[in-house]
Amino acid sequence: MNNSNYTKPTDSELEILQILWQYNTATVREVHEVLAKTKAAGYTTTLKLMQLMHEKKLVTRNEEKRTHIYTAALPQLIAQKHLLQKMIDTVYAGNSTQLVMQVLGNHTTSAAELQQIATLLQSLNK
Amino acid sequence: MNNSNYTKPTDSELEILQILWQYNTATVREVHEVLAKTKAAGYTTTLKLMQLMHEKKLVTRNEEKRTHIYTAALPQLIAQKHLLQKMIDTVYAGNSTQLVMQVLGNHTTSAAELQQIATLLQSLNK
DNA sequence: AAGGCAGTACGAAACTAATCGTATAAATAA
DNA sequence: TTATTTATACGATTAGTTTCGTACTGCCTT
Repeated sequence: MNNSNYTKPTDSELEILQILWQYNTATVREVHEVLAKTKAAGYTTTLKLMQLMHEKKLVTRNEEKRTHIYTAALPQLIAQKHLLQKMIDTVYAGNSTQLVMQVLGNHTTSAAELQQIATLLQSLNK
Repeated sequence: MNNSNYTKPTDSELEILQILWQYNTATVREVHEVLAKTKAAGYTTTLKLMQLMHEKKLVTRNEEKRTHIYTAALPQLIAQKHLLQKMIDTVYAGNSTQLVMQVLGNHTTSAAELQQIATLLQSLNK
């Protein structure tokens, strides 16, 4: 796509990134608490994952204090673009319109959001 | 989501499924030829992958003739639904509208397709 | 019929991902 | 100050994925 060095996150890594994107910064403990709400996993498992993500440069961390503070190094937008493209290529055979139709059909969308999309559509059609 | 037993295909498996969805049925040789156009891989590697997919019931095969004929057992629509949902959950934090806007913004869409989407939008807004 | 080609089956190796136990050290509480 | 709690680091294990070599068998060609 371009020259950005993108390493595809695993599913577990995405779960962690998701939390970091939401919280902006978080400690291992904080990430783990959030994860623990939906899945069973030991604390050291989360720790190890985040350490590996640090090696892979998927996250950065501030090590000044004893408790490290983590931040996502991979911007959410970049991850979205890559994963979306891959999805369109491999499960929609390149047909992005079909994807759009399916999302709109399967999810309830508020009137305001529909309006937002309609406006975008309008501008594209010029 | 429901009672359908869905086993998430790996990336390699998706590449193969993609071909089977397109061709409807194909032999290992045929799948391999297509794959070989974009990536280097030995014939027995493709064979083994398809054998494993058969064990996992991701594909079915007709064994009457010596050369087996494969068919995708996982319907494209089911794969799309699962993967799309996962994507919305983990990289769009549940915000499917954002995904739609991004797809429309990043891909060129024909006037006819835009019209199709606009019509769907109209019907949803009632 | 013999030789070679094309197919499947299978085992093993090389990698990668995920999980967790244990060691160790810093911070805090008693 | 001693004991407890809370961190990180790291090694080992397990499970899953991908890759490919080799063996075997059926089928064509000469």
